[in-house]
Amino acid sequence: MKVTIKDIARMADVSIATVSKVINKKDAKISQETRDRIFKIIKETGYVPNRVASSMITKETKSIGLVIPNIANPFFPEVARGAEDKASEEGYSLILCNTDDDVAKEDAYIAMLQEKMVDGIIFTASSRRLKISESLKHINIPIISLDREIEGLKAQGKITVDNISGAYEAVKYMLDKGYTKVIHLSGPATSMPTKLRIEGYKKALEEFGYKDADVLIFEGDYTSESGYESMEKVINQGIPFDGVFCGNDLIAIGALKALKKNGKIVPYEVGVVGFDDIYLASMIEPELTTVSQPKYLMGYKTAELLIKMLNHSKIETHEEVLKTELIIRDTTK
Amino acid sequence: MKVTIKDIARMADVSIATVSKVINKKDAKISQETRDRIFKIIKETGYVPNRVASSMITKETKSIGLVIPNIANPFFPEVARGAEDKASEEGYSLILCNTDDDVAKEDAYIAMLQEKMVDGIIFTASSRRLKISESLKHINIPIISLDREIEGLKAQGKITVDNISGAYEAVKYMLDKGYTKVIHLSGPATSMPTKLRIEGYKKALEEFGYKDADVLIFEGDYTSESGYESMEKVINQGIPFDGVFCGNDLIAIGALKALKKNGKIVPYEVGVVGFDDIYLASMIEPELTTVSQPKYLMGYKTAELLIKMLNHSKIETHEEVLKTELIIRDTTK
DNA sequence: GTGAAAGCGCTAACAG
DNA sequence: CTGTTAGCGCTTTCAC
Repeated sequence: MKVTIKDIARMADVSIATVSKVINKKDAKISQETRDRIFKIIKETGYVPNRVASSMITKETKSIGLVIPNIANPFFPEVARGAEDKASEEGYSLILCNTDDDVAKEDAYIAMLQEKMVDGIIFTASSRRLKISESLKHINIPIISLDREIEGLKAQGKITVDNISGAYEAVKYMLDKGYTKVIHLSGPATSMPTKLRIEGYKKALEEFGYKDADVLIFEGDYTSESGYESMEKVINQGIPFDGVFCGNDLIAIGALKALKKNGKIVPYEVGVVGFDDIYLASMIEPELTTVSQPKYLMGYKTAELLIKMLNHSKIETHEEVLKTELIIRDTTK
Repeated sequence: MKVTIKDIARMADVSIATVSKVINKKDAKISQETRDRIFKIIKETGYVPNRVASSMITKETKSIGLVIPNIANPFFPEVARGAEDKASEEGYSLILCNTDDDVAKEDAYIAMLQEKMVDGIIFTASSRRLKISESLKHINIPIISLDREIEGLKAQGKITVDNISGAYEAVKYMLDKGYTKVIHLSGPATSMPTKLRIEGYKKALEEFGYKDADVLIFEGDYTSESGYESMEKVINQGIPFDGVFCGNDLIAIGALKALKKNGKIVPYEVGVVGFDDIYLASMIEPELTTVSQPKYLMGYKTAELLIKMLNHSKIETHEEVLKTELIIRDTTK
């Protein structure tokens, strides 16, 4: 039989109220003697306070839902780690939810998290989510959106990265370096980061006097297979290009494979730039020039913002746009 | 104000017991009419059952703790994904805990998980954990150890990989291929997988008639930096070798860098084999020959075993040893 | 300094 | 078919 606060109270010959106060450090007015006695018994019995019971009263579970597409996608582990670090610093724990970018799964997880009475949710919306769902609309716990914003969701906060300027800087750099025909291998056009990166790409081209006809975007998803296929297609169709700006590093890696297979020499004949700077980027050969996202920081900041809101119960909308950094390696001249 | 089961009962003009039955599908004997009425009101009000309250009675939280060293370590995301998939299939959720291989953090997380009344724990012990701690000894919820076993912990279950045969097969393959001086760049000698891989390495050497003096092990940790440094050291000391069996892929990647820097041609002058088959292994150049661990499956099986135990409340010890597979790529002849 | 009592939202007999 | 009742283990006034 599990030992409860009652048992401790009985054994220490005090009331359960006293034990409760001691456990929760609300023991300013409890004598040192009593305190010691209680702690001694707690240690002896191996008593573990039942936080489920206290949650009923305090109305907080000290749990946060982390809803992401897929922890096995190399972008997310660091994000998750950042979030978990901040959460645990503040006494919260994280519930991991993988949605596979599936709107139905997202809704199911959100419902589950609500039932489990999490104090808040960190949410990276599906790139397929076009509109906000009913379940999301009526949710009454704080949600911070991470990386991808959702049109229509009045998330109480938002941490994103400056995708436009990240893409812009990358393409500008390529153009500066003398690449003249820079194409873009993008992710799914429905997702917000994709849209923004496309915008940055266009902006740079425009600035260099290119016309709409020079804007060449090949949509895919954010996988290396997709990058490989897009690149093959471009080559096979004989489309002229000497620069490839990729929606993420995985696409870039796929593109690099296709380029190599087709005998195109990187970075001399073709320059390639990725996005994300997953740890892989510096381990492949040639090392990938890429736009680095502060992944750990994104997770950390998001958790920080959420917890801040939880503590101050402010309903103000907060947002922060983190900076990217162009990391120049060996796939560009 | 949040709507509770009481409100639903009042509005539907039934007792809360009836509502509870309907919510929990224990409504065999509730009239369809009543059921419909209740569901209608639930939908209208946006009522969300409070699982914290029901957990108090049912004594289960449908939560599982996942305690791993670091989700940002490329070995774990897939493991976590496997575990989360099985857990969510069965209606459980996973609480993510990163211990950084730090015994104190492990203990703190275990304590937290107990307080949160998780139904069970999936535990990958620190490679630094030499002995079982007090907190672990008295724990009374099911623990399954994943990947690394802990001496002294009577975990109720265990899912591991056959590290000995994995290492043995790899080294045997190298020897078969004509490499004659195979050294081993290992992880920390305190961790169980390290010990077992060393054992497999030795076994293969012995079988080929090598003496103790030919067993050359350089201990490091499981990072690419460690692999790089060990490899540099070996080269600088003029130790003769033509094969490098690495404790994991990260070590192998570091070793590959050092080899390249020193002008050693892989796989002709030196063969390299890794362990784990993280997705990176097939993306680097040359692609890494490595011992593949069924990472996703490990996570999935562990969750499966844990949940099975939870359902049958058997205290039998279960264990399963998963097979590795040697993936031959381009770093060996 | 300490305790009594009320109650968090829900489930599980058991009774009708 | 449905309701009554008795808690689950804990926190929090408020009284002493």
